[in-house]
Amino acid sequence: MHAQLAPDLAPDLPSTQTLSSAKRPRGRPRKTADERDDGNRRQELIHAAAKLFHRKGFDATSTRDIAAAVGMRSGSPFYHFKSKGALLHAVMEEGMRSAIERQTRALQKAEQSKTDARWVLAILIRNQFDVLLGPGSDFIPVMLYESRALTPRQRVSLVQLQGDYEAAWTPILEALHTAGQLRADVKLARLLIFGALNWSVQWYDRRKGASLDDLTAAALALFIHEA
Amino acid sequence: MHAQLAPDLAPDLPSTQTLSSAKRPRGRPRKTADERDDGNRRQELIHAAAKLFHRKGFDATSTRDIAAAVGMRSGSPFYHFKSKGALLHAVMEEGMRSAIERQTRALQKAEQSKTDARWVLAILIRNQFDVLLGPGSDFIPVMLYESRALTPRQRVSLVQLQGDYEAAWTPILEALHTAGQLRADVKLARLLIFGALNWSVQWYDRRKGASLDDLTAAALALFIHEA
DNA sequence: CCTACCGATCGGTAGG
DNA sequence: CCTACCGATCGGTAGG
Repeated sequence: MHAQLAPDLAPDLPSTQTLSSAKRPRGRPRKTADERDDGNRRQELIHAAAKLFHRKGFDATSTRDIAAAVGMRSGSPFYHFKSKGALLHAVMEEGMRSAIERQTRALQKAEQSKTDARWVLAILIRNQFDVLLGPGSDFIPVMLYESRALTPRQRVSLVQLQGDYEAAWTPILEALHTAGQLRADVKLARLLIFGALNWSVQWYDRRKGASLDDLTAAALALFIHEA
Repeated sequence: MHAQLAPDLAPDLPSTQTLSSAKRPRGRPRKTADERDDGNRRQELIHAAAKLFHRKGFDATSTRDIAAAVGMRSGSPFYHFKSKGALLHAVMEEGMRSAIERQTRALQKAEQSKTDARWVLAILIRNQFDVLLGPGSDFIPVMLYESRALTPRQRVSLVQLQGDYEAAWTPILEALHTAGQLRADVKLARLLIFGALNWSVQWYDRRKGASLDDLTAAALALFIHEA
Protein backbone atom coordinates (compact mmCIF):
# COMPACT_ATOMS: atom_id res chain seq x y z
CA MET A 1 0.00 0.00 0.00
CA HIS A 2 2.96 2.27 -0.47
CA ALA A 3 4.23 3.10 3.00
CA GLN A 4 6.00 6.40 3.48
CA LEU A 5 8.93 5.54 5.75
CA ALA A 6 10.55 8.91 6.25
CA PRO A 7 9.74 12.56 5.71
CA ASP A 8 10.77 13.88 2.34
CA LEU A 9 14.44 14.67 2.41
CA ALA A 10 14.10 17.89 0.52
CA PRO A 11 10.57 19.03 1.21
CA ASP A 12 9.05 21.64 -1.01
CA LEU A 13 11.61 24.37 -0.83
CA PRO A 14 11.04 26.95 -3.55
CA SER A 15 13.80 26.19 -6.05
CA THR A 16 16.45 28.74 -5.24
CA GLN A 17 15.90 32.06 -6.91
CA THR A 18 15.22 31.48 -10.54
CA LEU A 19 12.98 34.29 -11.65
CA SER A 20 11.96 37.57 -10.02
CA SER A 21 14.65 37.42 -7.35
CA ALA A 22 13.99 40.43 -5.19
CA LYS A 23 10.26 39.82 -4.98
CA ARG A 24 10.01 39.91 -1.19
CA PRO A 25 12.48 40.56 1.65
CA ARG A 26 14.41 37.66 3.13
CA GLY A 27 12.70 36.82 6.38
CA ARG A 28 9.16 37.18 5.18
CA PRO A 29 7.57 39.73 7.51
CA ARG A 30 4.87 38.67 9.94
CA LYS A 31 1.67 40.52 9.39
CA THR A 32 0.52 42.75 12.23
CA ALA A 33 -3.11 42.11 13.06
CA ASP A 34 -4.55 45.24 11.46
CA GLU A 35 -2.65 44.74 8.20
CA ARG A 36 -4.97 42.23 6.55
CA ASP A 37 -4.17 42.26 2.87
CA ASP A 38 -6.15 39.14 2.06
CA GLY A 39 -7.35 40.51 -1.23
CA ASN A 40 -3.85 41.50 -2.13
CA ARG A 41 -2.33 38.06 -1.69
CA ARG A 42 -5.21 36.59 -3.64
CA GLN A 43 -4.60 39.06 -6.43
CA GLU A 44 -0.90 38.26 -6.42
CA LEU A 45 -1.71 34.59 -6.85
CA ILE A 46 -4.07 35.32 -9.72
CA HIS A 47 -1.48 37.43 -11.51
CA ALA A 48 1.33 34.92 -11.01
CA ALA A 49 -0.93 32.12 -12.17
CA ALA A 50 -1.96 34.06 -15.28
CA LYS A 51 1.66 34.59 -16.23
CA LEU A 52 2.62 30.96 -15.72
CA PHE A 53 -0.50 29.50 -17.33
CA HIS A 54 0.17 31.72 -20.31
CA ARG A 55 3.81 30.76 -20.66
CA LYS A 56 3.67 27.05 -19.85
CA GLY A 57 0.03 26.06 -20.06
CA PHE A 58 -2.29 24.99 -17.26
CA ASP A 59 -1.28 21.35 -17.02
CA ALA A 60 2.42 22.07 -17.18
CA THR A 61 2.22 24.61 -14.38
CA SER A 62 2.28 23.19 -10.86
CA THR A 63 0.66 24.86 -7.89
CA ARG A 64 4.17 24.82 -6.42
CA ASP A 65 5.38 27.00 -9.31
CA ILE A 66 2.67 29.49 -8.54
CA ALA A 67 3.31 29.46 -4.82
CA ALA A 68 7.02 30.00 -5.35
CA ALA A 69 6.35 32.92 -7.70
CA VAL A 70 4.69 34.85 -4.88
CA GLY A 71 6.96 33.56 -2.10
CA MET A 72 4.55 31.09 -0.55
CA ARG A 73 5.02 27.48 0.48
CA SER A 74 3.54 24.73 -1.60
CA GLY A 75 0.35 24.23 0.36
CA SER A 76 -0.58 27.85 0.83
CA PRO A 77 -2.37 28.64 -2.42
CA PHE A 78 -5.06 26.26 -1.22
CA TYR A 79 -5.80 28.63 1.62
CA HIS A 80 -6.93 31.15 -0.99
CA PHE A 81 -8.36 28.82 -3.66
CA LYS A 82 -9.95 25.50 -3.07
CA SER A 83 -8.36 23.93 -6.14
CA LYS A 84 -6.00 24.60 -9.01
CA GLY A 85 -9.01 24.71 -11.30
CA ALA A 86 -10.63 27.41 -9.18
CA LEU A 87 -7.50 29.48 -9.62
CA LEU A 88 -7.67 29.03 -13.37
CA HIS A 89 -11.27 30.11 -13.36
CA ALA A 90 -10.41 33.19 -11.31
CA VAL A 91 -7.74 34.14 -13.84
CA MET A 92 -10.22 33.91 -16.69
CA GLU A 93 -12.98 35.74 -14.90
CA GLU A 94 -10.65 38.57 -13.94
CA GLY A 95 -9.42 38.70 -17.53
CA MET A 96 -12.91 38.95 -18.98
CA ARG A 97 -14.10 41.58 -16.52
CA SER A 98 -11.08 43.71 -17.26
CA ALA A 99 -11.45 43.24 -21.02
CA ILE A 100 -15.10 44.23 -20.92
CA GLU A 101 -14.31 47.29 -18.83
CA ARG A 102 -11.59 48.41 -21.22
CA GLN A 103 -13.83 47.87 -24.20
CA THR A 104 -16.61 49.89 -22.64
CA ARG A 105 -14.26 52.76 -21.87
CA ALA A 106 -12.82 52.72 -25.37
CA LEU A 107 -16.29 52.87 -26.88
CA GLN A 108 -17.32 55.76 -24.65
CA LYS A 109 -14.41 57.80 -25.90
CA ALA A 110 -15.33 56.93 -29.47
CA GLU A 111 -18.92 58.09 -29.16
CA GLN A 112 -17.80 61.57 -28.27
CA SER A 113 -16.23 61.98 -31.68
CA LYS A 114 -17.52 60.21 -34.80
CA THR A 115 -20.11 57.46 -34.92
CA ASP A 116 -18.91 56.04 -38.23
CA ALA A 117 -19.29 52.25 -38.00
CA ARG A 118 -15.92 51.61 -39.59
CA TRP A 119 -14.28 53.81 -37.01
CA VAL A 120 -16.04 52.05 -34.14
CA LEU A 121 -14.85 48.71 -35.50
CA ALA A 122 -11.33 50.09 -35.55
CA ILE A 123 -11.68 50.92 -31.86
CA LEU A 124 -12.94 47.44 -31.07
CA ILE A 125 -10.17 45.71 -33.00
CA ARG A 126 -7.49 47.92 -31.55
CA ASN A 127 -8.74 47.24 -28.03
CA GLN A 128 -8.81 43.52 -28.73
CA PHE A 129 -5.17 43.56 -29.85
CA ASP A 130 -4.30 45.48 -26.71
CA VAL A 131 -6.00 42.95 -24.50
CA LEU A 132 -4.37 40.07 -26.38
CA LEU A 133 -0.87 41.43 -26.90
CA GLY A 134 -0.36 44.57 -24.85
CA PRO A 135 1.63 44.80 -21.61
CA GLY A 136 0.31 42.57 -18.85
CA SER A 137 -1.83 40.65 -21.31
CA ASP A 138 -1.72 37.15 -19.87
CA PHE A 139 -5.33 36.74 -18.83
CA ILE A 140 -7.21 36.62 -22.11
CA PRO A 141 -4.72 34.33 -23.84
CA VAL A 142 -5.12 31.93 -20.92
CA MET A 143 -8.85 32.17 -21.24
CA LEU A 144 -8.69 31.53 -24.99
CA TYR A 145 -6.25 28.66 -24.96
CA GLU A 146 -6.81 26.84 -21.66
CA SER A 147 -10.57 26.58 -21.38
CA ARG A 148 -10.42 22.85 -22.01
CA ALA A 149 -9.35 22.46 -18.38
CA LEU A 150 -12.53 24.06 -17.04
CA THR A 151 -15.40 22.12 -15.57
CA PRO A 152 -18.73 22.52 -17.39
CA ARG A 153 -20.04 24.60 -14.52
CA GLN A 154 -17.10 26.97 -14.66
CA ARG A 155 -17.49 27.26 -18.38
CA VAL A 156 -21.02 28.61 -18.32
CA SER A 157 -20.17 31.60 -16.16
CA LEU A 158 -17.46 32.53 -18.64
CA VAL A 159 -19.60 32.02 -21.71
CA GLN A 160 -21.91 34.59 -20.15
CA LEU A 161 -19.12 37.14 -19.90
CA GLN A 162 -17.98 36.36 -23.42
CA GLY A 163 -21.49 37.08 -24.58
CA ASP A 164 -21.33 40.50 -22.93
CA TYR A 165 -18.04 41.20 -24.64
CA GLU A 166 -19.26 40.16 -28.06
CA ALA A 167 -22.52 42.04 -27.70
CA ALA A 168 -20.74 45.27 -28.57
CA TRP A 169 -19.55 43.84 -31.88
CA THR A 170 -22.74 42.50 -33.40
CA PRO A 171 -24.60 45.78 -34.13
CA ILE A 172 -21.48 47.27 -35.67
CA LEU A 173 -20.95 44.27 -37.91
CA GLU A 174 -24.59 44.34 -38.92
CA ALA A 175 -24.41 48.01 -39.79
CA LEU A 176 -21.35 47.37 -41.94
CA HIS A 177 -23.07 44.44 -43.60
CA THR A 178 -26.07 46.57 -44.46
CA ALA A 179 -23.80 49.26 -45.85
CA GLY A 180 -22.13 46.67 -48.07
CA GLN A 181 -18.77 47.03 -46.39
CA LEU A 182 -18.88 43.60 -44.79
CA ARG A 183 -19.80 41.00 -47.37
CA ALA A 184 -19.90 37.70 -45.50
CA ASP A 185 -22.69 36.28 -43.38
CA VAL A 186 -22.52 38.29 -40.16
CA LYS A 187 -22.43 35.40 -37.73
CA LEU A 188 -19.67 33.56 -39.56
CA ALA A 189 -17.84 36.82 -40.19
CA ARG A 190 -17.73 37.49 -36.47
CA LEU A 191 -16.26 34.06 -35.76
CA LEU A 192 -13.70 34.38 -38.53
CA ILE A 193 -12.70 37.87 -37.45
CA PHE A 194 -12.26 36.81 -33.84
CA GLY A 195 -10.13 33.95 -35.07
CA ALA A 196 -7.90 36.24 -37.07
CA LEU A 197 -7.39 38.45 -34.03
CA ASN A 198 -7.08 35.74 -31.39
CA TRP A 199 -4.56 33.79 -33.41
CA SER A 200 -2.15 36.72 -33.23
CA VAL A 201 -1.23 35.45 -29.76
CA GLN A 202 0.57 32.61 -31.55
CA TRP A 203 2.79 34.67 -33.80
CA TYR A 204 2.98 38.30 -32.72
CA ASP A 205 6.31 39.43 -31.36
CA ARG A 206 6.37 42.79 -29.58
CA ARG A 207 10.00 43.37 -30.46
CA LYS A 208 9.69 42.72 -34.17
CA GLY A 209 8.16 44.52 -37.10
CA ALA A 210 4.57 45.54 -36.75
CA SER A 211 2.94 47.67 -34.06
CA LEU A 212 -0.56 47.09 -32.75
CA ASP A 213 -1.70 49.99 -34.90
CA ASP A 214 -0.22 48.25 -37.94
CA LEU A 215 -2.14 45.12 -37.05
CA THR A 216 -5.35 47.07 -36.66
CA ALA A 217 -4.90 48.76 -40.03
CA ALA A 218 -4.19 45.44 -41.72
CA ALA A 219 -7.24 43.80 -40.17
CA LEU A 220 -9.49 46.66 -41.26
CA ALA A 221 -8.10 46.61 -44.76
CA LEU A 222 -8.62 42.88 -44.91
CA PHE A 223 -12.20 42.74 -43.66
CA ILE A 224 -13.82 46.01 -44.69
CA HIS A 225 -14.71 46.64 -48.30
CA GLU A 226 -15.28 49.98 -49.93
CA ALA A 227 -18.83 51.25 -49.70
CA MET B 1 14.26 7.14 -0.02
CA HIS B 2 10.79 5.91 -0.69
CA ALA B 3 10.98 2.12 -0.61
CA GLN B 4 8.50 0.15 -2.69
CA LEU B 5 7.45 -2.69 -0.39
CA ALA B 6 5.10 -4.63 -2.60
CA PRO B 7 4.18 -4.82 -6.25
CA ASP B 8 1.32 -2.55 -7.23
CA LEU B 9 -1.92 -4.21 -6.32
CA ALA B 10 -3.63 -3.24 -9.51
CA PRO B 11 -0.84 -2.84 -11.99
CA ASP B 12 -1.56 -1.04 -15.21
CA LEU B 13 -4.54 -2.94 -16.47
CA PRO B 14 -6.24 -1.05 -19.26
CA SER B 15 -9.37 0.34 -17.62
CA THR B 16 -12.03 -2.12 -18.61
CA GLN B 17 -13.55 -1.44 -21.98
CA THR B 18 -14.46 2.18 -22.17
CA LEU B 19 -14.14 3.15 -25.79
CA SER B 20 -13.64 1.14 -28.96
CA SER B 21 -14.51 -2.17 -27.34
CA ALA B 22 -14.03 -4.70 -30.09
CA LYS B 23 -10.70 -3.27 -31.15
CA ARG B 24 -8.79 -6.56 -30.99
CA PRO B 25 -9.76 -10.15 -30.23
CA ARG B 26 -9.64 -11.35 -26.63
CA GLY B 27 -6.44 -13.32 -26.30
CA ARG B 28 -4.27 -11.03 -28.37
CA PRO B 29 -2.84 -13.23 -31.11
CA ARG B 30 0.83 -14.09 -31.14
CA LYS B 31 2.53 -12.92 -34.25
CA THR B 32 3.97 -15.64 -36.48
CA ALA B 33 7.53 -14.84 -37.44
CA ASP B 34 6.87 -13.74 -41.02
CA GLU B 35 4.01 -11.44 -40.06
CA ARG B 36 6.02 -8.40 -39.01
CA ASP B 37 3.68 -5.47 -39.04
CA ASP B 38 6.01 -3.11 -37.22
CA GLY B 39 4.95 -0.13 -39.25
CA ASN B 40 1.32 -0.92 -38.65
CA ARG B 41 1.53 -0.89 -34.87
CA ARG B 42 3.51 2.31 -35.05
CA GLN B 43 0.84 3.87 -37.22
CA GLU B 44 -1.86 2.73 -34.83
CA LEU B 45 -0.06 4.43 -31.99
CA ILE B 46 0.28 7.64 -33.98
CA HIS B 47 -3.40 7.69 -34.83
CA ALA B 48 -4.54 6.91 -31.29
CA ALA B 49 -2.20 9.56 -29.93
CA ALA B 50 -3.49 12.15 -32.41
CA LYS B 51 -7.06 11.49 -31.33
CA LEU B 52 -6.27 11.72 -27.62
CA PHE B 53 -3.94 14.70 -27.89
CA HIS B 54 -6.66 16.47 -29.84
CA ARG B 55 -9.41 15.70 -27.36
CA LYS B 56 -7.57 16.09 -24.06
CA GLY B 57 -4.35 17.89 -24.87
CA PHE B 58 -0.80 16.57 -24.72
CA ASP B 59 -0.16 17.01 -21.01
CA ALA B 60 -3.51 15.59 -19.98
CA THR B 61 -3.00 12.45 -22.06
CA SER B 62 -0.93 9.73 -20.45
CA THR B 63 1.13 7.23 -22.38
CA ARG B 64 -1.04 4.64 -20.61
CA ASP B 65 -4.14 6.14 -22.27
CA ILE B 66 -2.50 5.76 -25.64
CA ALA B 67 -1.30 2.23 -24.96
CA ALA B 68 -4.77 1.19 -23.82
CA ALA B 69 -6.36 2.69 -26.93
CA VAL B 70 -4.43 0.26 -29.13
CA GLY B 71 -4.53 -2.67 -26.70
CA MET B 72 -0.99 -2.47 -25.45
CA ARG B 73 0.43 -2.54 -21.92
CA SER B 74 1.71 0.62 -20.38
CA GLY B 75 5.38 0.21 -21.17
CA SER B 76 5.01 -0.88 -24.77
CA PRO B 77 4.68 2.44 -26.59
CA PHE B 78 8.29 3.04 -25.60
CA TYR B 79 9.33 0.13 -27.76
CA HIS B 80 8.12 2.16 -30.76
CA PHE B 81 8.91 5.70 -29.59
CA LYS B 82 11.70 6.70 -27.33
CA SER B 83 9.58 9.26 -25.49
CA LYS B 84 6.12 10.74 -25.28
CA GLY B 85 7.47 13.85 -26.96
CA ALA B 86 8.76 11.83 -29.88
CA LEU B 87 5.26 10.47 -30.36
CA LEU B 88 3.84 13.98 -30.37
CA HIS B 89 6.38 15.00 -32.97
CA ALA B 90 5.48 11.99 -35.11
CA VAL B 91 1.81 12.98 -34.98
CA MET B 92 2.60 16.48 -36.15
CA GLU B 93 4.98 15.39 -38.88
CA GLU B 94 2.50 12.89 -40.24
CA GLY B 95 -0.19 15.59 -40.14
CA MET B 96 1.90 18.09 -42.06
CA ARG B 97 3.00 15.60 -44.71
CA SER B 98 -0.57 14.56 -45.30
CA ALA B 99 -1.80 18.15 -45.40
CA ILE B 100 0.85 19.13 -47.92
CA GLU B 101 0.03 16.14 -50.07
CA ARG B 102 -3.68 16.91 -50.06
CA GLN B 103 -3.01 20.54 -50.86
CA THR B 104 -0.78 19.62 -53.78
CA ARG B 105 -3.40 17.25 -55.20
CA ALA B 106 -6.16 19.84 -54.82
CA LEU B 107 -4.08 22.41 -56.67
CA GLN B 108 -3.29 20.01 -59.49
CA LYS B 109 -6.96 19.46 -60.11
CA ALA B 110 -7.53 23.22 -60.08
CA GLU B 111 -4.91 23.92 -62.71
CA GLN B 112 -6.71 21.76 -65.19
CA SER B 113 -9.69 24.10 -65.17
CA LYS B 114 -9.39 27.85 -64.47
CA THR B 115 -6.34 29.65 -63.20
CA ASP B 116 -8.27 32.54 -61.72
CA ALA B 117 -6.47 33.54 -58.50
CA ARG B 118 -9.69 33.88 -56.57
CA TRP B 119 -10.65 30.36 -57.54
CA VAL B 120 -7.28 28.98 -56.48
CA LEU B 121 -7.63 30.69 -53.11
CA ALA B 122 -11.03 29.05 -52.76
CA ILE B 123 -9.36 25.67 -53.30
CA LEU B 124 -6.70 26.42 -50.71
CA ILE B 125 -9.18 27.60 -48.11
CA ARG B 126 -11.52 24.69 -48.70
CA ASN B 127 -8.67 22.24 -48.36
CA GLN B 128 -7.55 23.93 -45.15
CA PHE B 129 -11.02 23.57 -43.64
CA ASP B 130 -11.01 19.92 -44.66
CA VAL B 131 -7.70 19.30 -42.98
CA LEU B 132 -8.81 21.18 -39.86
CA LEU B 133 -12.38 19.96 -39.53
CA GLY B 134 -13.01 17.06 -41.89
CA PRO B 135 -13.24 13.41 -40.89
CA GLY B 136 -10.09 12.07 -39.26
CA SER B 137 -8.77 15.57 -38.76
CA ASP B 138 -6.92 15.24 -35.48
CA PHE B 139 -3.37 15.76 -36.65
CA ILE B 140 -3.30 19.40 -37.70
CA PRO B 141 -5.27 20.66 -34.70
CA VAL B 142 -2.73 18.90 -32.49
CA MET B 143 0.06 20.49 -34.43
CA LEU B 144 -1.53 23.93 -34.12
CA TYR B 145 -2.44 23.80 -30.47
CA GLU B 146 0.18 21.62 -28.81
CA SER B 147 3.46 22.85 -30.26
CA ARG B 148 4.43 24.39 -26.95
CA ALA B 149 5.34 20.88 -25.79
CA LEU B 150 7.96 20.42 -28.52
CA THR B 151 11.66 20.72 -27.96
CA PRO B 152 13.37 23.45 -29.98
CA ARG B 153 14.98 20.80 -32.15
CA GLN B 154 11.67 19.17 -32.94
CA ARG B 155 10.18 22.54 -33.70
CA VAL B 156 12.58 23.40 -36.51
CA SER B 157 11.77 20.33 -38.58
CA LEU B 158 8.10 21.28 -38.40
CA VAL B 159 8.64 24.92 -39.21
CA GLN B 160 10.27 23.67 -42.39
CA LEU B 161 7.17 21.70 -43.37
CA GLN B 162 4.94 24.62 -42.48
CA GLY B 163 7.00 26.73 -44.81
CA ASP B 164 6.36 24.27 -47.62
CA TYR B 165 2.66 24.36 -46.91
CA GLU B 166 2.47 28.13 -46.85
CA ALA B 167 4.59 28.48 -49.96
CA ALA B 168 1.56 27.70 -52.09
CA TRP B 169 -0.39 30.59 -50.61
CA THR B 170 2.01 33.49 -51.00
CA PRO B 171 1.99 33.90 -54.81
CA ILE B 172 -1.80 33.70 -54.87
CA LEU B 173 -2.15 36.33 -52.17
CA GLU B 174 0.33 38.53 -53.97
CA ALA B 175 -1.57 38.21 -57.22
CA LEU B 176 -4.79 39.16 -55.46
CA HIS B 177 -3.07 42.08 -53.79
CA THR B 178 -1.80 43.37 -57.13
CA ALA B 179 -5.26 42.98 -58.60
CA GLY B 180 -6.68 45.09 -55.76
CA GLN B 181 -8.78 42.26 -54.41
CA LEU B 182 -6.71 41.86 -51.26
CA ARG B 183 -6.18 45.21 -49.63
CA ALA B 184 -4.03 44.50 -46.58
CA ASP B 185 -0.27 44.05 -46.39
CA VAL B 186 0.30 40.57 -47.80
CA LYS B 187 2.39 39.19 -44.96
CA LEU B 188 0.00 40.33 -42.26
CA ALA B 189 -2.96 39.28 -44.38
CA ARG B 190 -1.62 35.75 -44.56
CA LEU B 191 -1.23 35.55 -40.79
CA LEU B 192 -4.68 36.98 -40.17
CA ILE B 193 -6.28 34.66 -42.72
CA PHE B 194 -4.61 31.60 -41.25
CA GLY B 195 -5.83 32.71 -37.86
CA ALA B 196 -9.40 33.02 -39.07
CA LEU B 197 -9.26 29.52 -40.51
CA ASN B 198 -7.31 27.82 -37.72
CA TRP B 199 -9.55 29.23 -35.03
CA SER B 200 -12.50 27.37 -36.51
CA VAL B 201 -11.21 24.31 -34.65
CA GLN B 202 -12.43 26.02 -31.49
CA TRP B 203 -16.02 26.63 -32.52
CA TYR B 204 -17.02 24.58 -35.54
CA ASP B 205 -19.51 21.82 -34.92
CA ARG B 206 -19.99 19.28 -37.70
CA ARG B 207 -23.54 18.57 -36.64
CA LYS B 208 -24.75 22.15 -36.54
CA GLY B 209 -25.50 24.80 -39.10
CA ALA B 210 -22.80 25.52 -41.61
CA SER B 211 -21.04 23.15 -43.99
CA LEU B 212 -17.40 23.44 -44.94
CA ASP B 213 -18.51 24.95 -48.23
CA ASP B 214 -20.44 27.59 -46.30
CA LEU B 215 -17.34 28.39 -44.32
CA THR B 216 -15.27 28.67 -47.46
CA ALA B 217 -17.78 31.02 -49.07
CA ALA B 218 -17.92 33.18 -45.95
CA ALA B 219 -14.14 33.40 -45.74
CA LEU B 220 -13.84 34.38 -49.39
CA ALA B 221 -16.56 37.00 -49.05
CA LEU B 222 -14.81 38.39 -45.98
CA PHE B 223 -11.29 38.63 -47.38
CA ILE B 224 -11.64 39.22 -51.11
CA HIS B 225 -12.79 42.57 -52.42
CA GLU B 226 -14.30 43.29 -55.79
CA ALA B 227 -11.77 44.05 -58.49
C1' DC C 1 6.05 -6.48 -27.14
C1' DC C 2 4.90 -7.80 -21.69
C1' DT C 3 6.21 -7.91 -16.63
C1' DA C 4 7.37 -5.64 -12.91
C1' DC C 5 9.02 -2.03 -11.37
C1' DC C 6 11.30 2.92 -9.96
C1' DG C 7 11.91 7.75 -8.87
C1' DA C 8 9.77 12.02 -9.38
C1' DT C 9 6.18 14.98 -9.09
C1' DC C 10 1.69 16.51 -8.35
C1' DG C 11 -2.79 18.27 -6.17
C1' DG C 12 -4.38 18.51 -1.97
C1' DT C 13 -5.09 18.21 3.37
C1' DA C 14 -4.87 18.19 8.76
C1' DG C 15 -3.38 20.70 12.31
C1' DG C 16 -1.50 24.58 14.14
C1' DC D 1 -0.40 31.13 6.01
C1' DC D 2 3.47 27.12 7.20
C1' DT D 3 4.75 22.20 8.37
C1' DA D 4 4.66 17.84 7.24
C1' DC D 5 2.66 14.83 4.96
C1' DC D 6 -0.37 11.37 1.72
C1' DG D 7 -2.12 8.81 -2.18
C1' DA D 8 -2.19 8.84 -6.99
C1' DT D 9 -0.24 9.06 -11.21
C1' DC D 10 3.17 9.61 -14.54
C1' DG D 11 7.13 8.83 -17.96
C1' DG D 12 10.27 5.62 -18.51
C1' DT D 13 13.37 1.26 -18.02
C1' DA D 14 15.66 -3.57 -17.41
C1' DG D 15 15.15 -7.96 -18.60
C1' DG D 16 13.06 -11.37 -21.02
